[in-house]
Amino acid sequence: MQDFESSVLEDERAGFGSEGSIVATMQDVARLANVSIATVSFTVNNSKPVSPATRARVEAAMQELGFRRNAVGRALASKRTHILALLYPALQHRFRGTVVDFFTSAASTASEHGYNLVLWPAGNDAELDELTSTGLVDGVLLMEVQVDDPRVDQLQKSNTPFALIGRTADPSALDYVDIDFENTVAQAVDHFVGLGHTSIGLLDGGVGRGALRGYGPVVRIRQAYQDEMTKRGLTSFMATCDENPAAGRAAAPALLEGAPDLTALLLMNEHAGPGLVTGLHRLGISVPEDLSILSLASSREMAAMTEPELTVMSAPSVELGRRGVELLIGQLDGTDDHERQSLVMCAFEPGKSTAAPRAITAERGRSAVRTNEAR
Amino acid sequence: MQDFESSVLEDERAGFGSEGSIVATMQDVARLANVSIATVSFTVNNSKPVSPATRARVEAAMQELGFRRNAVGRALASKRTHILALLYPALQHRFRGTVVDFFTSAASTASEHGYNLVLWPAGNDAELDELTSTGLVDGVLLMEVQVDDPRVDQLQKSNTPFALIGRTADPSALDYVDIDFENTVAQAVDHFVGLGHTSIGLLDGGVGRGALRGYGPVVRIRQAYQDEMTKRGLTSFMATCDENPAAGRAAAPALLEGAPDLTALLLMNEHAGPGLVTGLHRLGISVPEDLSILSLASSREMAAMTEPELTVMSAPSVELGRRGVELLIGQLDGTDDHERQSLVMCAFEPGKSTAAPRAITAERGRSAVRTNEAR
DNA sequence: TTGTACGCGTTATCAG
DNA sequence: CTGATAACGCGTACAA
Repeated sequence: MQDFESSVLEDERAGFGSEGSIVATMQDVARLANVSIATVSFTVNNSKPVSPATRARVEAAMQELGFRRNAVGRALASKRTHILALLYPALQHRFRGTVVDFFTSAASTASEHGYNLVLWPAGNDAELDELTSTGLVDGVLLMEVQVDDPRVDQLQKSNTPFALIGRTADPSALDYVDIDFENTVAQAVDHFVGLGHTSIGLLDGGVGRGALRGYGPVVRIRQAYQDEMTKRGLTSFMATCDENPAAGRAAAPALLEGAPDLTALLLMNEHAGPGLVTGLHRLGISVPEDLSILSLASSREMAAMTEPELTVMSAPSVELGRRGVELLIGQLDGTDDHERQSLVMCAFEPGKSTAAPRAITAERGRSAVRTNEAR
Repeated sequence: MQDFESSVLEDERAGFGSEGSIVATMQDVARLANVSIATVSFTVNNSKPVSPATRARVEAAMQELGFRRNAVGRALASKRTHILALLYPALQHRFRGTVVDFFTSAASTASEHGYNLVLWPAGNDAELDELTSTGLVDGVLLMEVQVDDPRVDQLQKSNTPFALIGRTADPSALDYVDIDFENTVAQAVDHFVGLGHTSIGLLDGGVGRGALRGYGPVVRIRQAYQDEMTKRGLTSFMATCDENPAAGRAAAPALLEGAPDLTALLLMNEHAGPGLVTGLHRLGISVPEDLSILSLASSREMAAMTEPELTVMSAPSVELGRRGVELLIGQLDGTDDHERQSLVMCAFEPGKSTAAPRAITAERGRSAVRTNEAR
């Protein structure tokens, strides 16, 4: 009976070659190599020493049959599917462009480690519940984490391994990777101060409503900004506008009215950027001569959309995706030798939107001031 | 022995409730409901009639134990994993923003139909080979399809169900959804002609190099554009520039030199848009007064990045993701009642970048010309 | 209508 | 070093 099935299988394979979806099993390999099915398993997984001779026979058989071990059988027996879930929320807007990088980076990294990544539309509790109870995934990657994220509790309860991209309010016991907002802001302010600025504001996209309430990045940027200002004895000025160019345009007058002497602005709202620059221009404010702008946690691609091109601290999306997955896999495979928590800096990418303030420029004369080539 | 294990299981559940990852099996449900494991399966899957009485008992037991059928066991027995692979290529640039919509739309649709979507970084043949031979996925969704795509042959050979987002040169035998470039261009040209334009050009991002060689959308847009021009007896003018704002800026002079009398431009290169407008402005050409621009297969979000906001035919990313997945699932589940091939229009979204050409405006006087509110 | 029993393709334990 | 063999959780003929 077994023999009959086997021969049928091999006939089909030899016959047409069109039945590629019918693949060889360990059973087939074992038979062809004249070994037990267990031995095949040992050589495939290197789970037990195998003599060079039999290993050679087995490998030859695998080669001939084009053997690939079946993922489902393996999962059932080993209780590990090698599938990771990427739990994503609504993402109405934030960092739309860089999200693709994040997705694909996470998927590639998973792939490099022999894992697969499934996109999990995180809706209600029920869906999260299914995620943790059907045994399809080994672990979960949580993105767009809120300061107080209910999903974290739920995952902890369900005893599912998970890692965060972002942080909750108290992430001390959790595995996460996040942007190092504190040092990013520090470097950004350094840049401005180095150019001679003392009046530095912050324009952000708000901490969010509804599903995005308590959006971590903005919360942390605000805090870091204020701390930095305080530390340096500078006055802080914060404003908020919606995440679109029109809102940015509208924000320009409000900004100048609220802080007339502003010479530098940290922008934590990439989508408002183009509109903001236009709006300022209309008011006779030119960038960077009258106002320097540094876009935070955005991308060079996005920064290039404005004229002049914005100087930017670009979000490390690829790195976050990579590290997040590796963190999770480390947890699953017991490779506990790496950091459970890590922060990644945004990279400073010079554009043409920052320069010394007019006062300084005038005072020292043009030649003394070296900036990012204000035109 | 079985009884012992079972009681241990139940003790743990009752004891702490912290072991959420240990879930009940059909075995457990069957025991609690005093039925056979098969009966549980029948009621869960509605695969065989079950008397109301026993159904009630089974459902009560499931409720009590919080039963969810194990995805892996099911997959092994049924030979269907209910996992779909989304095969994506390099995507260096094209439509970065809308890709997220596509990804998430595909994932959500899959989820609605009881399927899961795994991101498959399509590298070399070997990776594609693994995809088709490990039995992890039931079907494949191919995106960024090239006119002559080797992956299609490979998938056909391996006998794997698949659907395309996009089309090959001869897609007659394939299942696909794609943008209706022909009608999109027709509508775009209609819009221009309706405003009085007769000199209409096309600026695209090129058909690609390397992995993106023979990029379908541009190929089809070019063809459709030329056909449309011919049909209307208009002269065509085509140009190409790289996909970034700087290239768009640089393209402005070349454009005017190559076609000095141009009054309208179809833009199939969203990333060049902002730079193009700026570049034109520098040359004293204002949009839309001197040159109307209509951005094709882009997004409103992207269009809003320029000043003035571009009028756009927005890519139906969400719809493509949805239909692609449904097409594939239809194939898998044998619901052959829907179209195997379908085209989706881009939606016309008025911005402020198109108006009647100056000649017409002057001739008829301002009041006679109704456009999208040229400022 | 319900139960029995086998098979899906692997892993892992335990002998030899 | 290698081979039997028992799980793993579910679907499904076949039998009752």
